Amino acid sequence: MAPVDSAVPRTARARARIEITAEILRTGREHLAEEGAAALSLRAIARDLGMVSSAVYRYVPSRDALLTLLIIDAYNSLGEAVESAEAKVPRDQFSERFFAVGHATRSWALDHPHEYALIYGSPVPGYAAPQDTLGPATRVSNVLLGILVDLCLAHPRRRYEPLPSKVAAALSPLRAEVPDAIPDALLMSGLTVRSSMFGAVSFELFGQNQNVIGDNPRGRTALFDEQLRSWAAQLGLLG
Amino acid sequence: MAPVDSAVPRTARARARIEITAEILRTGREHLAEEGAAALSLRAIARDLGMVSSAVYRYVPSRDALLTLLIIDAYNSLGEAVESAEAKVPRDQFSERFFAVGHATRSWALDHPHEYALIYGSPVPGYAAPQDTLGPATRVSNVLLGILVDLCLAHPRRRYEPLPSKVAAALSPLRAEVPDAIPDALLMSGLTVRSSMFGAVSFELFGQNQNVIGDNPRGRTALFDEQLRSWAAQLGLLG
DNA sequence: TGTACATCAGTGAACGCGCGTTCACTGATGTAC
DNA sequence: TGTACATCAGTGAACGCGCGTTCACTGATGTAC
Repeated sequence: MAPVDSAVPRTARARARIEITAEILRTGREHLAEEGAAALSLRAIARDLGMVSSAVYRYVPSRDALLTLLIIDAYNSLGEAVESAEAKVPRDQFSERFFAVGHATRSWALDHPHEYALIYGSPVPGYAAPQDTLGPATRVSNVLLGILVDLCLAHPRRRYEPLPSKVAAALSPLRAEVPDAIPDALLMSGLTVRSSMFGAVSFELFGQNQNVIGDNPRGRTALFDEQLRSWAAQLGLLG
Repeated sequence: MAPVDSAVPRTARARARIEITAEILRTGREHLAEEGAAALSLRAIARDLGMVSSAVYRYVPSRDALLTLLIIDAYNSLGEAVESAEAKVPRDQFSERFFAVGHATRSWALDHPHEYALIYGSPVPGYAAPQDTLGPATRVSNVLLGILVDLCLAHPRRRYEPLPSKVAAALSPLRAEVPDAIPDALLMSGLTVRSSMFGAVSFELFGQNQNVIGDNPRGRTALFDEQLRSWAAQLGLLG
């Protein structure tokens, strides 16, 4: 029996298939970056690749399927950026790890505004995200949770106020996925900080800060840093 | 000279013009509510009103112009909801005024998800918001600022940390619009709370809380309440 | 009050556009004997 | 190694859709004398 490596196909056809699928995705990403999700069209991608529009259907079953692939792609791209930035910080520097997450998130968003809008903006009309997107979507949250877990392990005697029971009940789906080490109140703070951080990035990206905050990129970064500090304090990462 | 009231036109034509323009807007709002901004089309509106598509152009110069009207409309609808809710609370109950703003914002968003997405979601591709939208867009912010101003007048001796100079500089456009009574640090907190609140509403509305927070509406409201409390504390409204 | 003219709402046809998707086909690549 | 058949990538035409916008037109409404 010859050694078979199914990940490295040897026929020309199979190799071409992988390459062309990748090119379709790459071109889709480019169109997304330049025009946004609404303008994404299989015909335009085919044109760019010098194919006839129907040929794309050999690789991608429909426009919606392509959109799903690009959404997963975007979540993974952001997730990777955040994970690798956070991994560079020594494990015991909790606030620095959190800042790394914040900076990586914001930088990625500024670099990929349409991809950011695709995953954190208004849902695409008529499009229902399938299960496949759920995993990649949680990568950033998982990194944040990791910091909170390590915080709890490092400070096992910290006291947290209990949450009102209705609130604790509302948290149950998350609770089921998360180590018991994290108390409800900290989980709650983490959720708030998460949506606050993405809210700040969305406001900056979607133009809600016009006439409010100056255009100077350094100033904007400084302002976001200030917000990160207040969230780090809220999470108890600074002491 | 007969008394002339330009707001109440007397010719049948002028009256019809106002009514039909209103009907076009109303139908546009309905389509927005049902299908979202991307699906908004002048032809569909004309169909709904039993007109021929070209007739709409007697009332609205283009699709983009209609979109602008609807955006202004949405900002005003939210602004009105928030203003009237906040106005019902006694002036000296700062935290209650803030809670009223939060609840009104969230309720309006849940009741008008597509209109919310139109103004706080991803920018509509190829559409540049004209100046006309800027005024209505600030109504919620102005209510929040009003609370902060009253807070400062009520507690003139509270001390706030000065902000790093870069951050203070980034705030200058807002600073120019706002009473000197509000210190930079409080302005900064207000900004953070504003984007945090909209971030939380967007996350809820855009599905980022799937598998994180339960579906029970009461639970979700309780959780948002909890967040409002933490923001009120952050603004110093509770003491 | 009556007439002549100007204004303007609404019609219907048309232009030109791009889209997603299907289908019968060709020719090249891969596989089994 | 060579042949016969199966697989599959890519073609080109077509279907059917909806859109924004323009334009010459008609007939009703409004206005000035």
